[in-house]
Amino acid sequence: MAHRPQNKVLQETPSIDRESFEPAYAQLANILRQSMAEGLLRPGDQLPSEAQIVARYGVSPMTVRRAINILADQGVVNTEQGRGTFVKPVAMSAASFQLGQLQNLFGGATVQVLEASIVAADERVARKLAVRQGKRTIYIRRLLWNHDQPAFYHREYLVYDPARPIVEAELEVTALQQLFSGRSESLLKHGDITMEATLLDEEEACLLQTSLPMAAFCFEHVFYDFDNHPVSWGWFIGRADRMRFTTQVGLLLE
Amino acid sequence: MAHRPQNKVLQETPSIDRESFEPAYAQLANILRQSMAEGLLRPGDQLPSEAQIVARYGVSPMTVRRAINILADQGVVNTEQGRGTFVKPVAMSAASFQLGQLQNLFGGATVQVLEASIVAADERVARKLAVRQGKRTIYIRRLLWNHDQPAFYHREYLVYDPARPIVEAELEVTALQQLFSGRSESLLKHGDITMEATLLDEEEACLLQTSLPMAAFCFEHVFYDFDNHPVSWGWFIGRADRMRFTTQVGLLLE
DNA sequence: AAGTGGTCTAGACCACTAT
DNA sequence: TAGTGGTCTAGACCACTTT
Repeated sequence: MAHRPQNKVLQETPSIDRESFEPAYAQLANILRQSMAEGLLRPGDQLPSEAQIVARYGVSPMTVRRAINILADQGVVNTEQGRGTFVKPVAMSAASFQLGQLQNLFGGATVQVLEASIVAADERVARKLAVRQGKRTIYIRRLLWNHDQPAFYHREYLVYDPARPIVEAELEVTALQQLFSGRSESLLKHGDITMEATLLDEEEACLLQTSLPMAAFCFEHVFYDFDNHPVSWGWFIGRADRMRFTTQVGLLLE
Repeated sequence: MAHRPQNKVLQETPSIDRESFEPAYAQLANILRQSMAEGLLRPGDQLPSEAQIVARYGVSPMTVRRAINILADQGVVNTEQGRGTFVKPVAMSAASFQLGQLQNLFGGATVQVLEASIVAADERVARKLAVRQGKRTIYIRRLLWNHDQPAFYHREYLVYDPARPIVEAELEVTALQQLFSGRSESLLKHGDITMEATLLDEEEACLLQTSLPMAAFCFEHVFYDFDNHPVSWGWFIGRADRMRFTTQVGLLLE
């Protein structure tokens, strides 16, 4: 019988340090991840069975399952009931980009309110905010500054309803950062966010102090209250040359 | 003593159906999520303690922890040891965009090889692929077609090394799709991926059959083998008007 | 039938926070 | 000191796949 990958892993890996501050399940997940990083386990290979791992490392089944669940959540292995657990190949499609990477642009920004007015909802606004056409809405235009440079141009329509405290809160200049970082005790239940690449128009380029043509990222958002009514529709536009998203696929280090 | 949010949750929620196909931990996570969706638990509120949940729903502590871990992983609650578990406010920065959303563009695409040649590495290529300047590399230009429309223009430099099977595999026209969807038994260990918004240049616009100026998404990638040597550097460019990323923050439905 | 992953129990002990 | 979350055990039973 040939040496199968599982056996190498069981034989050539360190044991779990019960004195460590690091939980056993995390150590075990790292041992398995390390085995993949070293090539002991290659894409497609089957991991040792849970029973084997229990015996080899002297931990309980629940601890093994937790370690494997972590790897499965991270997308590096694939569990199939009745068959086994297998190493996933690297796939570019697994890449995910976090908006929070732009924290340096949103986070410490100062907010300049360019306009705050009450306007009647046109067809488009009425549809997005689920109100009747002609209903009064609050329209706000803001410029977010960071390091003395304009980072984002933000336009937003808010449902106008004196009974909704969210509207008052939104007018505060700090509200935007709270919305981004989630520090507010907000009355929002959830939101839909869309990312697009666009060209700046003349007004946007002027405010963002650049020349045309210029590529830009546009983040459109709709936020809903606890009755599932939209309360805010708006979009952030920022110069593409000051933004990039990076991520990794496959084995994460550590 | 006032009715605190926890009590409402404990009193006004359904019990766990032990006959259901849905595991107890998933049911419990949904019950808690539903409590937030209904406003029984608002951002900042403390969840019932694990001991209370154990008593109320008649499940073991491990099952409760698993349910809460799921909510914590999804970013809707926040656990603090010694203090409790709390509902997180909605934060736009929590948005994450999955490259896999473009599966319709990458997935069923047919690949047209425009060029495949051997070129000497210039300074930039040598740096990205960690080889000496002047070393021979393989340069490939491809056009990905989808529904009879050009979807992506892809350029890629590969380390030229007859001992590396990856190079041969990459030349196959199907390799790109495999890379994206991860079906191949690849020899790649991990990759770095960067997303930017750019303007198309003339050549790109021509190949993608559009006019200037046009915004575009650019996905740059570097893939590494199991020795942590880069083997591939390239980038996909696609028209922005045919791509958008959407996601949600806060409470996910179901 | 044997082996695999998936769920769950009923506790235990620990670390941390508040009072 | 009491209450909280965090970890872990040593099994049990189940559903599924392979032989």
